[in-house]
Amino acid sequence: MTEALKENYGTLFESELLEEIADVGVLKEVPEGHKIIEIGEYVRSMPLLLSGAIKVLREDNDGDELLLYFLEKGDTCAMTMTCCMGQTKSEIRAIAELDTQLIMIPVQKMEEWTGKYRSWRNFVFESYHHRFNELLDTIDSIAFFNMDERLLKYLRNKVKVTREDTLHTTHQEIAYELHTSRVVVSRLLKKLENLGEIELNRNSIKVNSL
Amino acid sequence: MTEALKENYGTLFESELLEEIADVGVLKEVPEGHKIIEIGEYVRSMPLLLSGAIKVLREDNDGDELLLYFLEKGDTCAMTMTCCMGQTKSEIRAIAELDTQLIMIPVQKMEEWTGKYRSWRNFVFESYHHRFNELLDTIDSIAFFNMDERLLKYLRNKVKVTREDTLHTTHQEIAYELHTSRVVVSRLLKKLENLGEIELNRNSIKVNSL
DNA sequence: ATAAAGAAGTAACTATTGTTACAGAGATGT
DNA sequence: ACATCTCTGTAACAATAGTTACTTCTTTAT
Repeated sequence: MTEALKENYGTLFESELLEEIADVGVLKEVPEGHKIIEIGEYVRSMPLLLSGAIKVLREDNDGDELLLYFLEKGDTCAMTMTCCMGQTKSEIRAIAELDTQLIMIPVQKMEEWTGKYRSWRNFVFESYHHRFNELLDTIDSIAFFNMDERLLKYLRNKVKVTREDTLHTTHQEIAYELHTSRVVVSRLLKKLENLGEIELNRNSIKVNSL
Repeated sequence: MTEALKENYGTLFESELLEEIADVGVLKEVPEGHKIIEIGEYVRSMPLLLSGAIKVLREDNDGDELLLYFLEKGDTCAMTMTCCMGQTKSEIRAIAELDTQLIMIPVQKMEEWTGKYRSWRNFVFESYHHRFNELLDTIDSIAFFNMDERLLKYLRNKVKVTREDTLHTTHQEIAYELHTSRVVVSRLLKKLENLGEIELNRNSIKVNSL
Protein backbone atom coordinates (compact mmCIF):
# COMPACT_ATOMS: atom_id res chain seq x y z
CA MET A 1 0.00 0.00 0.00
CA THR A 2 2.74 2.44 0.99
CA GLU A 3 4.28 2.55 -2.50
CA ALA A 4 0.96 3.17 -4.24
CA LEU A 5 0.22 5.82 -1.66
CA LYS A 6 3.53 7.57 -2.21
CA GLU A 7 3.12 7.39 -5.96
CA ASN A 8 -0.30 9.04 -6.00
CA TYR A 9 -0.18 11.35 -3.01
CA GLY A 10 3.54 11.74 -2.31
CA THR A 11 3.82 15.22 -3.76
CA LEU A 12 0.59 16.36 -2.14
CA PHE A 13 1.06 15.35 1.48
CA GLU A 14 3.94 15.70 3.93
CA SER A 15 5.53 12.46 5.09
CA GLU A 16 3.97 12.71 8.54
CA LEU A 17 0.49 12.69 7.02
CA LEU A 18 1.42 9.93 4.60
CA GLU A 19 2.44 7.81 7.58
CA GLU A 20 -0.83 8.52 9.35
CA ILE A 21 -2.74 7.53 6.26
CA ALA A 22 -0.80 4.30 5.92
CA ASP A 23 -1.46 3.72 9.59
CA VAL A 24 -5.23 4.14 9.81
CA GLY A 25 -6.23 3.61 6.16
CA VAL A 26 -7.65 0.30 5.07
CA LEU A 27 -6.82 -0.95 1.59
CA LYS A 28 -9.85 -2.04 -0.38
CA GLU A 29 -9.93 -3.70 -3.78
CA VAL A 30 -13.13 -3.44 -5.76
CA PRO A 31 -13.54 -5.47 -8.95
CA GLU A 32 -15.07 -3.87 -12.05
CA GLY A 33 -18.83 -3.51 -11.88
CA HIS A 34 -19.07 -3.80 -8.10
CA LYS A 35 -21.02 -1.27 -6.12
CA ILE A 36 -19.12 0.93 -3.69
CA ILE A 37 -21.88 3.06 -2.24
CA GLU A 38 -25.66 3.12 -2.74
CA ILE A 39 -28.12 5.98 -2.58
CA GLY A 40 -29.53 6.33 0.93
CA GLU A 41 -26.67 4.54 2.66
CA TYR A 42 -24.70 6.18 5.44
CA VAL A 43 -21.03 6.76 4.77
CA ARG A 44 -18.57 6.00 7.54
CA SER A 45 -15.28 6.39 5.72
CA MET A 46 -13.74 8.33 2.91
CA PRO A 47 -12.00 6.81 -0.12
CA LEU A 48 -8.66 7.80 -1.66
CA LEU A 49 -8.25 6.30 -5.11
CA LEU A 50 -4.99 4.52 -5.83
CA SER A 51 -5.84 2.97 -9.18
CA GLY A 52 -8.77 2.18 -11.43
CA ALA A 53 -11.84 4.34 -11.87
CA ILE A 54 -15.25 4.85 -10.28
CA LYS A 55 -18.40 6.06 -11.97
CA VAL A 56 -20.76 8.23 -9.96
CA LEU A 57 -24.46 8.02 -10.80
CA ARG A 58 -27.69 9.79 -9.95
CA GLU A 59 -31.09 8.08 -9.98
CA ASP A 60 -34.57 9.34 -10.89
CA ASN A 61 -37.92 8.32 -9.39
CA ASP A 62 -38.32 5.42 -11.80
CA GLY A 63 -34.96 3.97 -10.85
CA ASP A 64 -33.30 5.10 -14.07
CA GLU A 65 -29.77 6.40 -13.92
CA LEU A 66 -27.64 9.29 -15.10
CA LEU A 67 -23.85 9.34 -15.13
CA LEU A 68 -22.47 12.35 -13.26
CA TYR A 69 -18.69 11.85 -13.59
CA PHE A 70 -15.77 9.51 -13.13
CA LEU A 71 -13.26 9.44 -10.30
CA GLU A 72 -9.71 8.45 -11.13
CA LYS A 73 -6.50 7.82 -9.20
CA GLY A 74 -5.56 10.69 -6.95
CA ASP A 75 -9.23 11.65 -6.65
CA THR A 76 -11.57 11.41 -3.74
CA CYS A 77 -15.33 11.66 -3.51
CA ALA A 78 -16.56 15.10 -2.50
CA MET A 79 -20.02 13.73 -1.85
CA THR A 80 -18.64 11.19 0.55
CA MET A 81 -16.74 13.88 2.42
CA THR A 82 -19.78 16.02 2.99
CA CYS A 83 -21.83 12.99 3.91
CA CYS A 84 -19.23 11.88 6.43
CA MET A 85 -19.09 15.25 8.09
CA GLY A 86 -22.79 15.92 8.01
CA GLN A 87 -23.84 12.40 8.95
CA THR A 88 -26.30 12.40 6.09
CA LYS A 89 -27.19 9.73 3.58
CA SER A 90 -25.52 9.36 0.21
CA GLU A 91 -27.24 11.17 -2.65
CA ILE A 92 -25.39 9.18 -5.27
CA ARG A 93 -24.43 5.66 -6.32
CA ALA A 94 -20.80 4.74 -6.99
CA ILE A 95 -19.76 1.74 -9.05
CA ALA A 96 -16.27 0.56 -10.00
CA GLU A 97 -15.79 1.26 -13.69
CA LEU A 98 -12.51 -0.66 -13.68
CA ASP A 99 -10.82 -2.87 -11.11
CA THR A 100 -10.11 -0.32 -8.43
CA GLN A 101 -7.84 0.05 -5.41
CA LEU A 102 -8.70 2.51 -2.71
CA ILE A 103 -7.70 3.47 0.80
CA MET A 104 -10.56 3.97 3.21
CA ILE A 105 -10.05 6.65 5.83
CA PRO A 106 -12.26 6.71 8.96
CA VAL A 107 -14.34 9.88 9.27
CA GLN A 108 -12.87 11.04 12.55
CA LYS A 109 -9.39 11.23 11.05
CA MET A 110 -10.68 13.35 8.25
CA GLU A 111 -11.97 15.98 10.68
CA GLU A 112 -8.78 15.79 12.73
CA TRP A 113 -6.45 16.20 9.76
CA THR A 114 -8.38 19.17 8.46
CA GLY A 115 -7.37 21.06 11.58
CA LYS A 116 -3.85 19.62 11.67
CA TYR A 117 -2.47 19.52 8.13
CA ARG A 118 -2.55 22.39 5.72
CA SER A 119 -1.83 20.05 2.81
CA TRP A 120 -4.86 17.98 3.71
CA ARG A 121 -7.07 21.05 3.80
CA ASN A 122 -5.83 22.07 0.39
CA PHE A 123 -6.44 18.58 -0.93
CA VAL A 124 -9.99 18.60 0.37
CA PHE A 125 -10.70 22.02 -1.12
CA GLU A 126 -9.12 21.05 -4.41
CA SER A 127 -11.30 17.96 -4.51
CA TYR A 128 -14.44 19.98 -3.94
CA HIS A 129 -13.37 22.35 -6.64
CA HIS A 130 -12.86 19.55 -9.14
CA ARG A 131 -16.09 17.80 -8.36
CA PHE A 132 -17.99 21.05 -8.49
CA ASN A 133 -16.59 21.80 -11.92
CA GLU A 134 -17.41 18.31 -13.13
CA LEU A 135 -21.00 18.77 -12.02
CA LEU A 136 -21.11 22.07 -13.92
CA ASP A 137 -19.75 20.24 -16.94
CA THR A 138 -22.47 17.65 -16.61
CA ILE A 139 -25.08 20.39 -16.40
CA ASP A 140 -23.64 22.03 -19.50
CA SER A 141 -23.91 18.76 -21.40
CA ILE A 142 -27.49 18.09 -20.40
CA ALA A 143 -28.78 21.63 -20.69
CA PHE A 144 -26.87 22.98 -23.67
CA PHE A 145 -26.18 20.03 -25.97
CA ASN A 146 -28.22 17.64 -28.06
CA MET A 147 -28.09 13.93 -27.49
CA ASP A 148 -25.71 13.26 -30.40
CA GLU A 149 -23.13 15.66 -28.98
CA ARG A 150 -23.61 14.30 -25.48
CA LEU A 151 -23.10 10.80 -26.83
CA LEU A 152 -19.84 11.66 -28.56
CA LYS A 153 -18.56 13.47 -25.46
CA TYR A 154 -19.52 10.44 -23.40
CA LEU A 155 -17.65 8.05 -25.67
CA ARG A 156 -14.51 10.18 -25.73
CA ASN A 157 -14.59 10.59 -21.98
CA LYS A 158 -14.94 6.84 -21.57
CA VAL A 159 -11.92 6.32 -23.83
CA LYS A 160 -9.91 8.67 -21.61
CA VAL A 161 -10.93 6.93 -18.41
CA THR A 162 -10.49 3.35 -19.61
CA ARG A 163 -7.38 4.18 -21.68
CA GLU A 164 -8.72 2.05 -24.51
CA ASP A 165 -10.01 3.43 -27.78
CA THR A 166 -12.29 0.44 -28.23
CA LEU A 167 -15.10 0.37 -25.70
CA HIS A 168 -16.61 -2.96 -24.73
CA THR A 169 -20.14 -2.09 -23.87
CA THR A 170 -23.72 -2.35 -25.17
CA HIS A 171 -26.05 0.31 -26.49
CA GLN A 172 -28.35 -0.39 -23.55
CA GLU A 173 -25.58 0.39 -21.07
CA ILE A 174 -24.88 3.71 -22.74
CA ALA A 175 -28.59 4.52 -22.77
CA TYR A 176 -28.76 4.00 -19.00
CA GLU A 177 -25.83 6.30 -18.32
CA LEU A 178 -27.13 9.08 -20.59
CA HIS A 179 -30.67 8.61 -19.33
CA THR A 180 -32.20 7.92 -22.72
CA SER A 181 -33.42 4.83 -24.58
CA ARG A 182 -31.52 2.09 -26.36
CA VAL A 183 -33.19 2.86 -29.68
CA VAL A 184 -32.06 6.47 -29.54
CA VAL A 185 -28.48 5.41 -28.77
CA SER A 186 -28.42 2.90 -31.65
CA ARG A 187 -29.77 5.54 -34.01
CA LEU A 188 -27.24 8.19 -33.02
CA LEU A 189 -24.32 5.75 -32.92
CA LYS A 190 -25.12 4.77 -36.49
CA LYS A 191 -25.14 8.45 -37.38
CA LEU A 192 -21.74 8.93 -35.74
CA GLU A 193 -20.42 5.91 -37.63
CA ASN A 194 -21.58 7.43 -40.91
CA LEU A 195 -19.76 10.62 -39.95
CA GLY A 196 -16.60 8.57 -39.46
CA GLU A 197 -16.31 9.31 -35.74
CA ILE A 198 -16.64 5.71 -34.61
CA GLU A 199 -16.75 2.10 -35.85
CA LEU A 200 -19.47 -0.21 -34.60
CA ASN A 201 -19.34 -3.90 -33.85
CA ARG A 202 -21.22 -6.21 -31.58
CA ASN A 203 -20.30 -5.33 -27.97
CA SER A 204 -17.66 -2.91 -29.10
CA ILE A 205 -17.31 0.65 -30.28
CA LYS A 206 -14.03 1.94 -31.64
CA VAL A 207 -13.71 5.66 -31.13
CA ASN A 208 -11.52 7.28 -33.77
CA SER A 209 -9.01 9.73 -32.34
CA LEU A 210 -9.39 13.40 -33.08
CA MET B 1 -23.21 45.22 10.79
CA THR B 2 -22.55 43.51 14.11
CA GLU B 3 -26.24 42.97 14.84
CA ALA B 4 -26.98 41.47 11.43
CA LEU B 5 -23.91 39.30 11.80
CA LYS B 6 -25.00 38.05 15.20
CA GLU B 7 -28.50 37.39 13.97
CA ASN B 8 -27.42 35.24 11.03
CA TYR B 9 -24.24 33.63 12.25
CA GLY B 10 -24.43 33.99 16.03
CA THR B 11 -25.34 30.38 16.69
CA LEU B 12 -22.81 29.08 14.18
CA PHE B 13 -19.64 30.86 15.20
CA GLU B 14 -17.97 31.47 18.58
CA SER B 15 -17.75 35.10 19.66
CA GLU B 16 -14.03 35.30 18.97
CA LEU B 17 -14.60 34.43 15.33
CA LEU B 18 -17.57 36.78 15.12
CA GLU B 19 -15.32 39.59 16.32
CA GLU B 20 -12.70 38.74 13.72
CA ILE B 21 -15.34 38.76 11.01
CA ALA B 22 -16.66 42.14 12.15
CA ASP B 23 -13.07 43.33 12.18
CA VAL B 24 -11.86 42.36 8.72
CA GLY B 25 -15.18 41.97 6.89
CA VAL B 26 -16.41 44.73 4.62
CA LEU B 27 -20.12 45.37 4.40
CA LYS B 28 -21.43 45.56 0.86
CA GLU B 29 -24.92 46.47 -0.28
CA VAL B 30 -25.98 45.31 -3.71
CA PRO B 31 -29.24 46.56 -5.21
CA GLU B 32 -31.58 44.15 -7.02
CA GLY B 33 -30.43 43.25 -10.49
CA HIS B 34 -26.80 44.25 -9.97
CA LYS B 35 -24.02 41.89 -10.93
CA ILE B 36 -21.82 40.56 -8.12
CA ILE B 37 -19.41 38.34 -10.04
CA GLU B 38 -18.96 37.59 -13.74
CA ILE B 39 -17.73 34.45 -15.48
CA GLY B 40 -13.98 34.60 -16.00
CA GLU B 41 -13.31 37.13 -13.26
CA TYR B 42 -10.90 36.42 -10.44
CA VAL B 43 -12.33 36.33 -6.95
CA ARG B 44 -10.41 38.01 -4.15
CA SER B 45 -12.92 37.78 -1.33
CA MET B 46 -15.66 35.57 -0.05
CA PRO B 47 -19.24 36.70 0.64
CA LEU B 48 -21.38 35.96 3.70
CA LEU B 49 -25.03 36.80 3.06
CA LEU B 50 -26.81 38.88 5.66
CA SER B 51 -30.05 39.59 3.82
CA GLY B 52 -31.58 39.42 0.37
CA ALA B 53 -30.89 36.76 -2.23
CA ILE B 54 -28.46 36.05 -5.04
CA LYS B 55 -29.10 34.04 -8.18
CA VAL B 56 -26.25 31.98 -9.56
CA LEU B 57 -26.19 31.41 -13.33
CA ARG B 58 -24.31 29.36 -15.88
CA GLU B 59 -23.79 30.45 -19.49
CA ASP B 60 -23.58 28.51 -22.76
CA ASN B 61 -21.49 29.26 -25.85
CA ASP B 62 -24.17 31.51 -27.32
CA GLY B 63 -24.30 33.65 -24.19
CA ASP B 64 -27.61 32.16 -23.07
CA GLU B 65 -28.13 31.49 -19.40
CA LEU B 66 -29.31 28.81 -17.02
CA LEU B 67 -30.26 29.36 -13.39
CA LEU B 68 -28.34 27.06 -11.08
CA TYR B 69 -29.65 28.06 -7.65
CA PHE B 70 -30.30 30.89 -5.22
CA LEU B 71 -28.23 31.92 -2.22
CA GLU B 72 -30.07 33.27 0.81
CA LYS B 73 -29.13 34.78 4.16
CA GLY B 74 -26.75 32.62 6.10
CA ASP B 75 -25.40 31.16 2.86
CA THR B 76 -22.09 31.61 1.21
CA CYS B 77 -20.88 30.82 -2.30
CA ALA B 78 -19.06 27.50 -2.56
CA MET B 79 -17.82 28.41 -6.00
CA THR B 80 -16.24 31.57 -4.67
CA MET B 81 -14.53 29.63 -1.93
CA THR B 82 -12.89 27.20 -4.28
CA CYS B 83 -11.98 30.00 -6.64
CA CYS B 84 -10.38 31.99 -3.85
CA MET B 85 -8.31 29.09 -2.68
CA GLY B 86 -7.36 27.80 -6.09
CA GLN B 87 -6.78 31.23 -7.62
CA THR B 88 -8.90 30.27 -10.59
CA LYS B 89 -11.51 32.20 -12.51
CA SER B 90 -15.20 32.16 -11.72
CA GLU B 91 -17.21 29.56 -13.60
CA ILE B 92 -20.48 31.26 -12.80
CA ARG B 93 -22.27 34.60 -12.81
CA ALA B 94 -23.95 35.94 -9.68
CA ILE B 95 -26.66 38.60 -9.72
CA ALA B 96 -28.60 40.08 -6.82
CA GLU B 97 -32.14 38.75 -7.01
CA LEU B 98 -33.24 41.12 -4.25
CA ASP B 99 -31.56 44.04 -2.53
CA THR B 100 -28.77 42.23 -0.76
CA GLN B 101 -26.40 42.83 2.13
CA LEU B 102 -23.22 40.85 2.38
CA ILE B 103 -19.96 40.80 4.27
CA MET B 104 -16.86 40.35 2.16
CA ILE B 105 -14.05 38.37 3.77
CA PRO B 106 -10.50 38.61 2.36
CA VAL B 107 -9.20 35.28 1.05
CA GLN B 108 -6.23 35.03 3.41
CA LYS B 109 -8.52 35.10 6.45
CA MET B 110 -10.53 32.30 5.06
CA GLU B 111 -7.49 30.05 4.87
CA GLU B 112 -6.34 31.14 8.33
CA TRP B 113 -9.68 30.50 9.99
CA THR B 114 -9.99 27.07 8.46
CA GLY B 115 -6.97 26.04 10.48
CA LYS B 116 -7.99 27.98 13.58
CA TYR B 117 -11.74 27.60 14.11
CA ARG B 118 -13.55 24.32 14.10
CA SER B 119 -16.88 26.11 13.68
CA TRP B 120 -15.59 27.83 10.56
CA ARG B 121 -14.49 24.52 9.09
CA ASN B 122 -17.89 23.04 9.74
CA PHE B 123 -19.56 26.04 8.16
CA VAL B 124 -17.42 25.73 5.06
CA PHE B 125 -18.12 22.02 4.74
CA GLU B 126 -21.81 22.54 5.35
CA SER B 127 -21.85 25.16 2.62
CA TYR B 128 -20.22 22.82 0.15
CA HIS B 129 -22.69 20.16 1.08
CA HIS B 130 -25.66 22.45 0.46
CA ARG B 131 -24.37 23.78 -2.82
CA PHE B 132 -23.50 20.32 -4.01
CA ASN B 133 -27.00 19.12 -3.26
CA GLU B 134 -28.51 22.12 -5.00
CA LEU B 135 -26.51 21.32 -8.11
CA LEU B 136 -27.75 17.74 -7.95
CA ASP B 137 -31.27 19.10 -7.67
CA THR B 138 -30.70 21.25 -10.72
CA ILE B 139 -29.41 18.23 -12.61
CA ASP B 140 -32.48 16.24 -11.56
CA SER B 141 -34.74 18.97 -12.89
CA ILE B 142 -33.01 19.25 -16.24
CA ALA B 143 -32.41 15.57 -16.80
CA PHE B 144 -35.51 13.97 -15.35
CA PHE B 145 -38.35 16.47 -15.77
CA ASN B 146 -40.22 18.04 -18.64
CA MET B 147 -40.30 21.77 -19.14
CA ASP B 148 -43.78 22.19 -17.61
CA GLU B 149 -42.67 20.56 -14.37
CA ARG B 150 -39.41 22.50 -14.35
CA LEU B 151 -41.39 25.70 -14.85
CA LEU B 152 -43.71 25.04 -11.93
CA LYS B 153 -40.77 24.12 -9.69
CA TYR B 154 -39.05 27.31 -10.78
CA LEU B 155 -42.06 29.46 -9.96
CA ARG B 156 -42.54 27.89 -6.55
CA ASN B 157 -38.87 28.24 -5.73
CA LYS B 158 -38.99 31.89 -6.72
CA VAL B 159 -41.97 32.41 -4.43
CA LYS B 160 -39.97 30.90 -1.58
CA VAL B 161 -36.93 33.07 -2.21
CA THR B 162 -38.75 36.36 -2.74
CA ARG B 163 -41.36 35.64 -0.06
CA GLU B 164 -44.07 36.91 -2.36
CA ASP B 165 -46.66 34.72 -4.01
CA THR B 166 -47.01 37.14 -6.88
CA LEU B 167 -43.92 37.28 -9.07
CA HIS B 168 -43.17 40.45 -10.98
CA THR B 169 -41.34 39.22 -14.00
CA THR B 170 -41.75 38.65 -17.73
CA HIS B 171 -42.03 35.45 -19.72
CA GLN B 172 -38.78 36.34 -21.45
CA GLU B 173 -36.95 36.54 -18.11
CA ILE B 174 -38.19 33.11 -17.14
CA ALA B 175 -37.20 31.75 -20.52
CA TYR B 176 -33.62 32.97 -20.00
CA GLU B 177 -33.32 31.35 -16.60
CA LEU B 178 -34.74 28.02 -17.74
CA HIS B 179 -32.74 28.15 -20.98
CA THR B 180 -35.72 27.89 -23.30
CA SER B 181 -37.71 30.31 -25.46
CA ARG B 182 -40.32 32.92 -24.59
CA VAL B 183 -42.97 31.20 -26.71
CA VAL B 184 -42.49 27.92 -24.88
CA VAL B 185 -42.80 29.66 -21.50
CA SER B 186 -45.97 31.51 -22.54
CA ARG B 187 -47.47 28.27 -23.79
CA LEU B 188 -46.71 26.31 -20.63
CA LEU B 189 -47.72 29.16 -18.31
CA LYS B 190 -51.09 29.26 -20.02
CA LYS B 191 -51.35 25.52 -19.49
CA LEU B 192 -50.54 25.93 -15.78
CA GLU B 193 -53.15 28.67 -15.53
CA ASN B 194 -55.76 26.36 -17.02
CA LEU B 195 -54.77 23.76 -14.44
CA GLY B 196 -55.40 26.34 -11.70
CA GLU B 197 -51.80 26.41 -10.51
CA ILE B 198 -51.23 30.09 -11.31
CA GLU B 199 -52.95 33.28 -12.40
CA LEU B 200 -51.47 35.36 -15.22
CA ASN B 201 -51.36 39.11 -15.69
CA ARG B 202 -49.08 41.49 -17.47
CA ASN B 203 -45.73 41.51 -15.64
CA SER B 204 -47.07 39.36 -12.87
CA ILE B 205 -47.71 35.74 -12.07
CA LYS B 206 -49.60 34.73 -8.97
CA VAL B 207 -48.60 31.28 -7.80
CA ASN B 208 -51.40 29.53 -5.94
CA SER B 209 -50.26 27.85 -2.75
CA LEU B 210 -50.28 24.06 -2.56
C1' DA C 1 -52.78 62.33 -28.84
C1' DT C 2 -49.99 59.53 -31.34
C1' DA C 3 -46.06 56.76 -32.27
C1' DA C 4 -42.95 53.42 -30.61
C1' DA C 5 -41.51 49.84 -27.63
C1' DG C 6 -42.47 46.01 -24.65
C1' DA C 7 -45.27 42.04 -23.22
C1' DA C 8 -48.23 38.35 -24.08
C1' DG C 9 -51.29 34.99 -26.86
C1' DT C 10 -51.54 31.79 -30.45
C1' DA C 11 -51.16 29.24 -34.84
C1' DA C 12 -48.37 26.57 -37.85
C1' DC C 13 -44.46 24.33 -38.68
C1' DT C 14 -39.80 21.94 -37.73
C1' DA C 15 -36.57 19.40 -35.01
C1' DT C 16 -35.43 16.39 -31.52
C1' DT C 17 -36.28 12.80 -28.58
C1' DG C 18 -38.97 8.91 -26.92
C1' DT C 19 -41.86 4.60 -27.84
C1' DT C 20 -43.48 0.39 -29.94
C1' DA C 21 -42.76 -3.23 -32.76
C1' DC C 22 -40.36 -6.42 -35.32
C1' DA C 23 -36.46 -8.68 -37.86
C1' DG C 24 -31.94 -10.51 -38.26
C1' DA C 25 -27.25 -11.55 -36.54
C1' DG C 26 -24.33 -13.51 -33.15
C1' DA C 27 -23.43 -15.91 -28.88
C1' DT C 28 -24.49 -19.62 -25.47
C1' DG C 29 -25.97 -23.93 -23.51
C1' DT C 30 -27.54 -28.59 -23.90
C1' DA D 1 -27.51 -28.98 -34.33
C1' DC D 2 -30.99 -26.74 -32.17
C1' DA D 3 -33.39 -23.68 -29.22
C1' DT D 4 -32.79 -19.62 -26.64
C1' DC D 5 -31.10 -15.30 -25.28
C1' DT D 6 -28.72 -11.00 -26.13
C1' DC D 7 -27.54 -7.36 -29.08
C1' DT D 8 -28.27 -4.43 -32.97
C1' DG D 9 -30.78 -2.13 -36.91
C1' DT D 10 -34.79 0.14 -38.54
C1' DA D 11 -39.38 1.71 -39.57
C1' DA D 12 -43.34 4.12 -38.07
C1' DC D 13 -45.35 6.88 -35.04
C1' DA D 14 -46.09 9.99 -30.70
C1' DA D 15 -44.69 13.51 -27.58
C1' DT D 16 -42.05 17.35 -26.38
C1' DA D 17 -39.63 21.39 -27.32
C1' DG D 18 -37.92 25.05 -30.41
C1' DT D 19 -38.85 28.50 -34.29
C1' DT D 20 -41.19 31.88 -37.10
C1' DA D 21 -44.68 34.87 -37.78
C1' DC D 22 -48.35 37.67 -36.75
C1' DT D 23 -51.84 39.91 -33.61
C1' DT D 24 -53.42 42.33 -29.64
C1' DC D 25 -52.90 44.94 -25.62
C1' DT D 26 -50.11 48.06 -22.37
C1' DT D 27 -46.96 51.18 -21.22
C1' DT D 28 -43.83 54.84 -22.27
C1' DA D 29 -41.97 58.70 -24.69
C1' DT D 30 -42.48 62.73 -27.54
